[in-house]
Amino acid sequence: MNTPSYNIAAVERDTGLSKDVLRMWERRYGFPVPERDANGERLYPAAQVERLRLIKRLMDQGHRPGKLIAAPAEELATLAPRRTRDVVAAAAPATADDLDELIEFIRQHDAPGYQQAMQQRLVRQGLQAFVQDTVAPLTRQIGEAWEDGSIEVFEEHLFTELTKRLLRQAIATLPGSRRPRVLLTSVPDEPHVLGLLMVEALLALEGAECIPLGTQMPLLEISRAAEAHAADVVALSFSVAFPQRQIGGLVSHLRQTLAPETALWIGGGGIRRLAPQAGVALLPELPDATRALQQWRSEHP
Amino acid sequence: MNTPSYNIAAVERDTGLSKDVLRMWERRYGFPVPERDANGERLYPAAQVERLRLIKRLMDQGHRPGKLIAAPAEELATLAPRRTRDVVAAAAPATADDLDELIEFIRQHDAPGYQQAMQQRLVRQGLQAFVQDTVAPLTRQIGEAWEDGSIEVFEEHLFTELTKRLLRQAIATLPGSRRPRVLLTSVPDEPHVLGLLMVEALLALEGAECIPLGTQMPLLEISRAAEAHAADVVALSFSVAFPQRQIGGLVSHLRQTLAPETALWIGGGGIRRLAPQAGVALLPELPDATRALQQWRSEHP
DNA sequence: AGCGGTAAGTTGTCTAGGACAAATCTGATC
DNA sequence: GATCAGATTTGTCCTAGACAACTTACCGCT
Repeated sequence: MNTPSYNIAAVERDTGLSKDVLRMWERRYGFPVPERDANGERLYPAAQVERLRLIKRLMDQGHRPGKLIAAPAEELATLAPRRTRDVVAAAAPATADDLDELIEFIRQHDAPGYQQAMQQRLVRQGLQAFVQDTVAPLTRQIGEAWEDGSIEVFEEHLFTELTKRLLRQAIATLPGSRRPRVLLTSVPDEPHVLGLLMVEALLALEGAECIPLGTQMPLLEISRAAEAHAADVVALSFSVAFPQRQIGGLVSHLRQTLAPETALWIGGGGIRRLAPQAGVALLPELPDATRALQQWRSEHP
Repeated sequence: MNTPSYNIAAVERDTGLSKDVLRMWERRYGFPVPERDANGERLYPAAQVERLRLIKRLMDQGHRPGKLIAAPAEELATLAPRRTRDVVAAAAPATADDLDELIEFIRQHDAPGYQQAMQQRLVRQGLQAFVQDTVAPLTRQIGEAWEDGSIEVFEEHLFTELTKRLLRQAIATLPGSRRPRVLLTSVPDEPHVLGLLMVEALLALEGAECIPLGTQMPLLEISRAAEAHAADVVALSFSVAFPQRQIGGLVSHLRQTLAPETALWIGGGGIRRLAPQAGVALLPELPDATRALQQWRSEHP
């Protein structure tokens, strides 16, 4: 295992810190201090990139960069996750115990074992309970484990990939041909699809016609797609990782370009602090999706 | 349908043109010329964003920005795609005819029809032929249709999402427990997963143990995952859309951090012009994956 | 006429430091 | 203990210059 150097674009890719931020930190805090190549361009040693990744992860947990960068290396390693009030409140009611078994499969990198255990639960609980009582809390726990560093990035990726497959497989068996016609997608820079799949499963169970467009649709395309498919509802998902401040603007922007008769449903962990808007339904919890569906149907007989 | 304004970050998100490029074009070519808000920050009218999206698409087809920006609006609309020699050569042997029916379903936004037709083909052809003779050429044709503007972004998204589901469903039925253990993923900024799924299907058919990690794994995490899973092979996919110039550096970077006994296979439409590297297997076509697998097995009895 | 090599033009990305608004923390007051 | 104003922190935007990598155009040679 060698230690090659990263240019600033590579560091942005691998850490998620923008070039602007990397240069700003260097100017303000004196870290990172990359070397320079023959052209005076920054070259980051692998060790600094590694430290930046750690700092980024702790930042995502609520720590502030100024403190983190000042702290010595040993201190960073021992830093506990620092949750916001909202997250703590949401985390508390998780029915943890029997989910640990599932997480243990992921920690052991035992993909077949995980798939089999999940499949069993799906058959035993039925799709609705499986989504609400297994997949949703499990996803939350994985998120927490990722935050406190007890799970690796690639373990989280494996979990996501395997769980996606399970949900899609389950959804494929459902017909879904009644109104409303629901278009499911996410905005650019929001790649998380698990939440959308969970909602799709619940809606498809109620017979709704779901049109899954995957993630990261440009806003204008969402409007076009809604028109082309004559969608009754556009459902968007924002994960907790999505920059909170952008959501409000994005949503009102989309609401303006969307036909007024098309409903707009917004869900996911990212919307807890979002202010209500006219013409936009906020669905912070999974059961809200089922409720919104029933309400839509009662209003469109 | 209103016409709200976009700030520079929103334009970057929706067009894929970086902030640097947007400012540079304004400086050099005098387009776009956004308005300014009270703070002197750029505000792009929707019409300019629309034009930028068109220009970006034509650029992806090989046109040069200088000409496009100088051209009047009407001319842009009539501009034909301009392919490179490589792409033309690759496109020619596509067995087009009976695939048109499938594409027509997508154009009609008929998701159930498409799924049913594909399912039929899968059963009739068997998975291997289905992947090589249906999914692969179909993906190529969709890519071409996207290039010449005869298909909308959201139609391409729908195609991708539905096809992903089909392939994953098919893969789920395969056991796959023999060596080599193959870790499938892509690098950051490479979100295309269809190619990986096609390879996974072919490898799983041969009984190989596939570990799908989804897309966009940071390079360091790929090495860690390979170690944790004791992977024999790491398989990466680069789509045609991935910036060609970055691939060589990324791959040699990864080769350095990866254990020497771990094989590194690189595939996808993006690698056609890539120079060979020591310790890296290039698999430009799908059948190459099956071949590489057989070779690996003959070398590791 | 075709081929190879050099020159000129084009284009994206990097650099620097300055400015400011939004978010967060701190401390004082009710 | 709660609420509000002020101070601090932090990210993103701004301008403008430089240069390397790529493409195209041209010229001379076989």
